[in-house]
Amino acid sequence: MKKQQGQELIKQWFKTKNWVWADFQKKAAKAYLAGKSGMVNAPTGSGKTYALWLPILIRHIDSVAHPGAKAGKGLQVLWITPLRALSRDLHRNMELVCLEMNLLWDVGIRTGDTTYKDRQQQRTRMPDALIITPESLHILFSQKNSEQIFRHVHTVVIDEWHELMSTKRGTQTELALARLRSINPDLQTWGISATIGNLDQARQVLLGVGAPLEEAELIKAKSKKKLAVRSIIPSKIENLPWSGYMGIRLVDSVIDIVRKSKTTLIFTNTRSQTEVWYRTIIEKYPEFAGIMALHHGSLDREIRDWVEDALHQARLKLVICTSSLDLGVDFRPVETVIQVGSPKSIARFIQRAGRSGHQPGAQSVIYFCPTNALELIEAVSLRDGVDKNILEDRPPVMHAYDVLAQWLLTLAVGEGFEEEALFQEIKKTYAYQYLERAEWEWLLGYISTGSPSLQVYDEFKKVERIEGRYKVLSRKVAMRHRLSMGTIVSETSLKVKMQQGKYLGSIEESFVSRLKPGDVFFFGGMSVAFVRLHEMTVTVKKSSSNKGQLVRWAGGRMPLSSQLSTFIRKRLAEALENPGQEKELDRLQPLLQLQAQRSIIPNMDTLLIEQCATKEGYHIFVFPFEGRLVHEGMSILLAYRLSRLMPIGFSVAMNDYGFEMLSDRSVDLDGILGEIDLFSEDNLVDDIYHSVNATEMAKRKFREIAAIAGLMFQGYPGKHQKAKHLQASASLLFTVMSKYEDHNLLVKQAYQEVFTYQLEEERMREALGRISQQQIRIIKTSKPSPFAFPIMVDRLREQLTSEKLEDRIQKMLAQYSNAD
DNA sequence: GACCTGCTGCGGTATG
Repeated sequence: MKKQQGQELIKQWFKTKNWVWADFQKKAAKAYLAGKSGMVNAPTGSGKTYALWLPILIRHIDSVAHPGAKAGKGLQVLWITPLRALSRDLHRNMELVCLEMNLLWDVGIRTGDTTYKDRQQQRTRMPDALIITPESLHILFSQKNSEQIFRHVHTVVIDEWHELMSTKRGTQTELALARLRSINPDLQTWGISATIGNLDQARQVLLGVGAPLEEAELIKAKSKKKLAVRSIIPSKIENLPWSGYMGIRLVDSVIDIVRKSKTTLIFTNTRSQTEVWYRTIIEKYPEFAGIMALHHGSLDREIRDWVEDALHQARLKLVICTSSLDLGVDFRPVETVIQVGSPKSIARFIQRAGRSGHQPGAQSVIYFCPTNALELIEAVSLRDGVDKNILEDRPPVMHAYDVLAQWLLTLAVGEGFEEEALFQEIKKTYAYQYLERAEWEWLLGYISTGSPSLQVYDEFKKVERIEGRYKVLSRKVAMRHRLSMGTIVSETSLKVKMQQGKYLGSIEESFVSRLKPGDVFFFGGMSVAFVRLHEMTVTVKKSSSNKGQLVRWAGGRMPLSSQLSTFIRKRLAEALENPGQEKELDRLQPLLQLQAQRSIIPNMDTLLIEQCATKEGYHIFVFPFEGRLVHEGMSILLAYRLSRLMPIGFSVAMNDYGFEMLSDRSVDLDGILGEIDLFSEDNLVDDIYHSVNATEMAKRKFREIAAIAGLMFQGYPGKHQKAKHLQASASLLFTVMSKYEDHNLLVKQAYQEVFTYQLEEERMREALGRISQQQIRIIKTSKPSPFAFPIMVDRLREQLTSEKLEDRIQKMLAQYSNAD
């Protein structure tokens, strides 16, 4: 074969397919074949995978032409994907390509569901290219011959890099990349990413620090597709509740839209919400039975696969889903997408819109269905964000000591490592560029003798130092480590099974513990009755009752993004005077007028605080519009600062727009704010640190960290340890370590994670900075305003409290006896 | 004036 043969072959194949080589694909191919690294930035469905697979293939075909660089030299290309399903899809595709082109190219796959036989085969002979998840890649590094395996790898591609980057799975990927670069300094690294705000940073994280960014290509697919945002607006504002997040009131309008198109995807924010929508539609519109399905993360994989298949073959008219359908499996695009409730971020909204079908050139449409009155503002703000093409950042995870500890152990289980060389290698990753020598020493100690307070226990002595190399000799330690690799720590969940044996999915212990035999709940779109709980499995049978409980899962709580909240503040400020042509704002007028009448509508230069007294007590409502996490932090801060001025405790509640502090005594806020700056940024960290909640929050975070860092063995597969047991040991370890050690990095990390992720410290600082420039308006209201009302309702649901329960009961007793 | 809030994802028991 001659050089250039590859290009020719691919061109011919393209012709037979009647495909056109898109501009960005050409560019990517050129850069790749010139030996460069970089990133391809393209939306789903644009042929982004081919942009790299084809040039890799060309290189392969051409290289076979050179004697000495022949096939069978082992693994040369690694393709990392975040999803097993995605790996499967790609693998199938690539095998097909090779078949059609009559090519000898061995593409393999290695994920958790690869068969044991395949894995055995890979031990002795690796394929030319391997599609793999970050976790499985780490498992390969825990093999004794890992350097041998990766010796000839010249290309690594990371698919969906924007998804991985901002998680600990991304950190894992960074570490593996650094290792591969040490083995082969000429490694070419390519990322494939959807559009995010921080594309440059994404590229830097991918390449590691020290790699000059100019030398890495950024290849963008031109996609200036127009996206129209249409709101589903009720005929009367009374048809939308003031509070609530289910949105079911507008079901008739939604069904009108669904009827008009062949297939529709309804995205909701929670798993329970999909269940509610499914049930409501089936009851009101029974004709949808059989052509409608549900898809969320707690449904059994088999059911989800069925739904995805049916969607692919256009056998379903409607699928109600959570973000489980956000990425991954490429089904044929659906005709219509409806988002129910706030998508919380502009980027996510656009991503979901991208699932909708479109003729070339035509504009695609996404419908927004508000779930409460104020979300009409969000509809307009989303449109602003889409029009201005503002996208949120995905910040990479920094300083995750737990992930690093796990990695050290992985390498020690594998070939072992020499510490100075590895230290230098790790410093090249973006995540650990600021790692200090002392921290490094602590980590080495942690894996070899256990952290200082654990040194008496042998089970924490895992790694030994032999002739300068850190290695794991114990087979038990090695096996336990392989069993607990990865950074995803899930709540222990129970399987749900029909009496006949079919698995439906999973629910949480806390929900099941409230059930008695015969109790009915809704799951997977069915009404089922609880039969028994045995060995982590909940058995149920079909029920004909249409009354039953709604399953609740404890999940993540995404806050409104700061980009979106900026648009909301702007829109709100001018909503009364200048609603423009926006129908949403027009419809909202009565509510806005009521707000203005009872209180005010804050403009951009104003922070609104409302105070009112009800029979519940004295309420303070603050409206920074900064997302619920920042509000959580601010409420802790304010509660702490006020409690230093007077003996007072608060019940706090928050939503994405503001927060409430409820107490049994009135607070003279006017007077206090005249004297001290409650919203000051000074001592921010200290004040939060001193509040009761910080330790509790850190303790909860610590469970995850301890699991990743290998402090707690999660048990053998199938034989789960009780959740309570794990929680107990994590909290015990936390207490011991924080009490007896000054520099425990894992404890430090727990607090860092609380500040960074739970309280969004950086964003809170920005918000406090903004507030310091704003005029604070304190309005005394006679009744809770339309802004305040939803937060009160939320509190009744949750009952968070910063007081001790006993104190609370004492106070309530005192209150009632006074009333007598 | 009145609400059924909380996403997603991986891996694993067998020797070089």
